[in-house]
Amino acid sequence: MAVTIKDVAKKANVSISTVSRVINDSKPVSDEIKHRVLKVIEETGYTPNPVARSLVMKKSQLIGVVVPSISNFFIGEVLNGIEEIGKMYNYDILLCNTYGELNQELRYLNLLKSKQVEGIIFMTWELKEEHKEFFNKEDIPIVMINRDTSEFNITSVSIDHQKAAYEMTKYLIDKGHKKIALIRGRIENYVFGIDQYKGYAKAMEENNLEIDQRLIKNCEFKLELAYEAVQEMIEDDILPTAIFATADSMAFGAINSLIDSGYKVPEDVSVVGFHDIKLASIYRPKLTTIRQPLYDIGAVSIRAIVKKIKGEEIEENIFVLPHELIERDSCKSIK
Amino acid sequence: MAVTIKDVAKKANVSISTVSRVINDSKPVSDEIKHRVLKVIEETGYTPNPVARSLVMKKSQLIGVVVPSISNFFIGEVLNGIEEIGKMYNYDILLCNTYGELNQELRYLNLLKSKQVEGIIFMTWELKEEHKEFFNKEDIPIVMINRDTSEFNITSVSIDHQKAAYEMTKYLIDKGHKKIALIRGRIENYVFGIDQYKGYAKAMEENNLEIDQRLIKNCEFKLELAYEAVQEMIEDDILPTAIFATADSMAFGAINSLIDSGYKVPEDVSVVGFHDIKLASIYRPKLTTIRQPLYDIGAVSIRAIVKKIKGEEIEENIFVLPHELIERDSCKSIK
DNA sequence: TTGTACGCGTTATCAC
DNA sequence: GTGATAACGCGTACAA
Repeated sequence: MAVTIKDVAKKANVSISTVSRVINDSKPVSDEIKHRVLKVIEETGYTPNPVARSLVMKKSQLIGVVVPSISNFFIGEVLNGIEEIGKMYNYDILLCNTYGELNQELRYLNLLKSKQVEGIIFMTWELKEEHKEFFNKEDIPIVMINRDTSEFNITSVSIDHQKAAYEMTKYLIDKGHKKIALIRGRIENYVFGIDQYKGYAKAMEENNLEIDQRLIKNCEFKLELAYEAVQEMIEDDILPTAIFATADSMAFGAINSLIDSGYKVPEDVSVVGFHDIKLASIYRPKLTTIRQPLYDIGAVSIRAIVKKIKGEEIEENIFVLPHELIERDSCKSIK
Repeated sequence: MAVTIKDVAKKANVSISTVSRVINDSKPVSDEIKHRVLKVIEETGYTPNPVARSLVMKKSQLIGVVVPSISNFFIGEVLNGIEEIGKMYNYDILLCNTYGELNQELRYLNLLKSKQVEGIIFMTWELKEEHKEFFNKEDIPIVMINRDTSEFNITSVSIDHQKAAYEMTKYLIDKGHKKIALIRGRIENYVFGIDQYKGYAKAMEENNLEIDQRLIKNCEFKLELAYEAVQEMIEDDILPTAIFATADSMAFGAINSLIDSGYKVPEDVSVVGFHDIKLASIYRPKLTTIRQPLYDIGAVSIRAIVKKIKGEEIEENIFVLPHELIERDSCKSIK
């Protein structure tokens, strides 16, 4: 049986209140007694029971994190940040994996609430009305990662997708490309597909380049769909000189599609991605892409949660972190 | 303020014990009252406070999972299994990320204990004396993943590395390869490097093939080291016809090394891996490798933990799961 | 079948 | 500066 505060009190010949005071140094205790208690704690190896503490403090020191997949590099890296910084603030992470299924998400959200978590960091592929309903109903601190929450009152953290897409498109244009395909994820449900398209379109228009709608493909972030999308371009004989995929996975789908059809990257077609997953620097050719500060996204998220828990006002509701264009070998100049 | 069991009792005109009985159906309750209580619970949206429950039951319904990295496909996939099956048994996962640092690992192990977790699933790159000490001292259920625990009394789950290595080597030999390099991870600290070597050696010897020690490299599972190891082979002019890396990441290091030096895979050199990470089927050429049932490893681990928690005897202490040789495009026959 | 009362390990509010 | 004691929300002997 674990040693409790009572045991310590008895052994040190003091009251439990005194023991409580020295472990929390909530109130002054005479040096002599303090040392005596400390010694007993040392001897017995006593550690306060966090469950009992939670009960009276009404605090669990738990933060719920719900993600659509754990075995995903993007999410894993974000989790690293959440976990590490969370521990710094003495918070533990309760992990929930939803596979992106709405039912699971809703179930976990409610589960976490009943587990008395003090805050929730939420990631999903699709933000829906049902989510918003939950967030509005509960007054528990929430932070969303990489979702567009500008239309409603939820804190979010992400990069500036429009700017990033603009920069990447501009980069391709500067390399002499005029026919540039855009392979993107979903555009509905508050994802950043629209922003990315805007950035792409802005760069194209600024340079008087025509946007060929046949080269704009929605592939739901799936490698296979990107593969097929490029196959279609090949069949339709409208293969561009450059392909901009808004996720590295889709970029690899595109590259594989090209390779499998006998094309060379970047000699025949340039391909660039978005995310800079690990694979991006392992694959040959190494992928030119946009790097997001994944670890920092996690870190900023949990910091925002902690601030909210403490009741501190946070300066901004939408955190925008810096990105970076990583130039590697999958894009060539055709000027 | 959240609604408590007391509120429900009052509103339903019964005692709290009765309410407790209906939510746990621990003892018979008359149908009429049961329905009345259920209705009140429904109306008020009452959910039992798990913290209070934990306190009295001395159970947290929490399982600690400590891993050396989250942003790792292997681990992520195992976590999926742990998480999903855990939830099935009504257990939550407390996630700890150690970066493989001993201090962090020990700290988290103790932290988890004080958090009253009911069991711990432990993954580490290196199993050390300090770990074993902890495990021996505490009587909390422990399961280790992919570590060789045959020498001491800790439950573990993994595949049969020796057999898998044997099969893969045999596969290469059957393809006509005679000079086969082995790029492996660490061999000390109860990792499976030794078993893999044994499997490799057995296959070589059975076929009267000489083992060239210059072709056995320890690369600590690191892509970069494997890259260099192959560079060395090239410089020393001892390039074999096949390379067996005991981790896909190292296989990719080897392949990149080859490609960057002008060799073709598998035309000039065949390369096979171990793990079947996602990348293995994305990379070109697609990698021939050994697939481990990652999800199942997680699932079996947590099932073992749950059994231990319940005090049920588990049949075996070392769980060995089946593996599979996945034949793809990175190996060619040279017969 | 139902209700009363106690205890789980802590913190916080009082007195002293 | 220190010590009783009442909460916190729940499960469960025990009594009725």
